[in-house]
Amino acid sequence: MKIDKQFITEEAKKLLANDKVIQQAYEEVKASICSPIWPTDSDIFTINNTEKNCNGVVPIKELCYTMLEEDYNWFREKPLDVLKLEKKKGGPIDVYKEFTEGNYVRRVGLEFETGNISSAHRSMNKLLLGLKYNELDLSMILMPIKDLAYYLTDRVTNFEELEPYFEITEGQPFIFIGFNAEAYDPNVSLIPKGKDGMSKRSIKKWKDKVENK
Amino acid sequence: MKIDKQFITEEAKKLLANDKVIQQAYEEVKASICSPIWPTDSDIFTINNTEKNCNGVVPIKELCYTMLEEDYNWFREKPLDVLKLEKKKGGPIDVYKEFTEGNYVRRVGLEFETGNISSAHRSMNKLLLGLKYNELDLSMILMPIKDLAYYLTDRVTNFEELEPYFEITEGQPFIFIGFNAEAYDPNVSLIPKGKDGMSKRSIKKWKDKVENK
DNA sequence: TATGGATCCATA
DNA sequence: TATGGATCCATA
Repeated sequence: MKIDKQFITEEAKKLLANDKVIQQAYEEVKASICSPIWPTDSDIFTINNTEKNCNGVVPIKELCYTMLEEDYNWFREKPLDVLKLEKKKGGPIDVYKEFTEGNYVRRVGLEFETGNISSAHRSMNKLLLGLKYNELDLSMILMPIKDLAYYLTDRVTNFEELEPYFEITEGQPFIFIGFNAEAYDPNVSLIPKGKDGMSKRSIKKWKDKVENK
Repeated sequence: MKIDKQFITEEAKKLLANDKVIQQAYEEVKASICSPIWPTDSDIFTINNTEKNCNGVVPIKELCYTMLEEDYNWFREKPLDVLKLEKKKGGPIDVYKEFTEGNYVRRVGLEFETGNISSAHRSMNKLLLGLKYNELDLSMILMPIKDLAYYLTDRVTNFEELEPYFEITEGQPFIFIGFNAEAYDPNVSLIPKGKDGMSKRSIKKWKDKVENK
């Protein structure tokens, strides 16, 4: 996979310019989002472009999550205190990592969005809550660009469709990344939809990390 | 239908206290959201509570829209300039009315939310854009409360699930209204799902109003 | 093609 | 039961 579009808020730009720990987080995410390949024995990600909406989405994220968890020690499903403890309502953040250098801690929240475009609004709003309540220092959303989304499940999140709403995050450190396949080819296998695409790999959850302390 | 829960931001409270035109808008919306009945020959809204998620949602909104359009002259599908003209991307607001008293104009945007809960986040974000760009003076979202949503299509918007995110609208005039059925009864007819529930009534669109000028 | 929506799934 | 998601529909 490759990165094709990006939007970085002013606050995130300042962080990237001045904070080595945040730079590292950004590099880890960029390396991870570029890691998915298709088909599984290829070096690049090639999407079947036989017809509109012909591919499922679930397996796309797999290698990105694996690299974040296995190579870089990010955790999945991190609850926010504001939702879990204070409001007692609402689910966790998709991916999360605390970067520490001595006493210095930077906390980064990430959502890999391949759900319905409306779901990306919830992700954005949740990450905004995390920033507002000072539980996150940087938020990121990963999503396909429109060209790629055309061949995925109908109405999945795509960079261009969320773009008009990026400014809702104004004043906060936020990075939006749009990724694309390296190639389009009607002869590669289709990415399965529905149950067929569900992976069995167990994920590295924040909950388990905390409970094992 | 009846109103069961409400959240009104401080800015909206000030408007309601001081602005007769905004008061009128609020009264019109309250009357309209209370107008849906079920079954169609009843005086009240009774929901079939045979089992979880047994009813569809489409017909629920019908009478509310009708009253807003026919009795109170609201319009459907009002585009925002910021989306349509400036960003050239993104759809219209569900319901809209301009209240004028001489030179005084107040513009109210409304979303009747029975889509997936994630869709309510998009509605909220869109209304926020309208307020931020000074194209709206008040925004409102209507949605079922959790008790009612339990018997509607799985994962429809419900007041309680959006509630943790209400504060995203902080500093803006916003009203959230949660409605409930007057009665629950396993013997009333089920609200149909899917195509069966689609009404053929043509709606009063903002576009048509503007083009007929 | 673009966009809001409606519906049901998977998992904890 | 609660929650994020995946999928397909309807309409312009």
